[in-house]
Amino acid sequence: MTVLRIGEAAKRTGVSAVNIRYYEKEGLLAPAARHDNDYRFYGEADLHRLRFIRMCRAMDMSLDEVRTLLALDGRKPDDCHAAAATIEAHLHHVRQRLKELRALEKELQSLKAVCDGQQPRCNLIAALHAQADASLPPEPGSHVKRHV
Amino acid sequence: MTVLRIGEAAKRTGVSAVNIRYYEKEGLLAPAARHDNDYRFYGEADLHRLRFIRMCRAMDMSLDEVRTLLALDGRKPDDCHAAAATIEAHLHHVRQRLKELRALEKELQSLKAVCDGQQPRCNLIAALHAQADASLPPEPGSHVKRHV
DNA sequence: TGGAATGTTGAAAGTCACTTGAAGGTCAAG
DNA sequence: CTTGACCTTCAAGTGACTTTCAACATTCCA
Repeated sequence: MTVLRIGEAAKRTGVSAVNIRYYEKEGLLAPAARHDNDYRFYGEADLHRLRFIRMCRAMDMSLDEVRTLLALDGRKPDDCHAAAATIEAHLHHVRQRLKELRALEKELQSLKAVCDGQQPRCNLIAALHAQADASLPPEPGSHVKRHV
Repeated sequence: MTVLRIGEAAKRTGVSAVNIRYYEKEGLLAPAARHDNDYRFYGEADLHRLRFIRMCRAMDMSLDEVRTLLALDGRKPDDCHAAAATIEAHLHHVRQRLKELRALEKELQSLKAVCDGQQPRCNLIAALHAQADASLPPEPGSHVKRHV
């Protein structure tokens, strides 16, 4: 059975050593076992948990969402429901963000099109300011809550 | 000429009053003019600048990028170049993020497909853990620097 | 064996772009 | 004269880290 110090665990999971300690402090990981010299050490189960967290984070979940998922047990129907709900909610969030970013890409593209950076008078800067003036007062229900 | 207190300026630009003060503190706005009662007041030029900032932020630019853009003068060729470079860099960033999110959406979709939340044994939770185990050690050059 | 390089420890501060809260001052309407 | 909406400053909180610090532990090479 593999037993690794924090640095090696970091390499194998892609979670930095400081970050691993941070997760421990935040309660996403149980306090690690220690050697005589006080160094933490990690086994396969810990690596699995770390990879799980990293995967969820790569999916842009908040640590709270990850905490929820980590606490679930596949054998309980309620937990199954909870997992499905979490994924569903998260998918919705990702799609929302995709929509915004696609609009953004278009805007930046058309902005880029007006100026190649070689002109004596810059259409881009002018266009930027014109766009600012054209922008509407905020629609009442439009503060986008992005945790990303 | 319009002269507005901070609350009204907030309404007209979509930047909250506290946020306006924050931008002033951060140097994105010059210190506002004041009435006798110490209340800040704002004219059209200020509103324009606020809308400009808001627009850039809606495009997901960092305050530093905004600062850069605000300092540019459309009549100077160097500034034109700088503006084009900023937009270009930002577009690149947005596209990178789009790519990640699209991959993410697929992953969540297939995850969702394995479980409707009604099963006695949850495939989803199992799938989540299986995926974590399957995930590769980090490719050397792969820490995504997302400021968003 | 000595000494440099590398790895680990904890705690604290910094990051970004805000948001929230506390504690008070100003002003118009009822 | 009080109520309530608005304004003021300053400090602290948010999330998910990263950076910096100072002090040990271990490993490698001559």
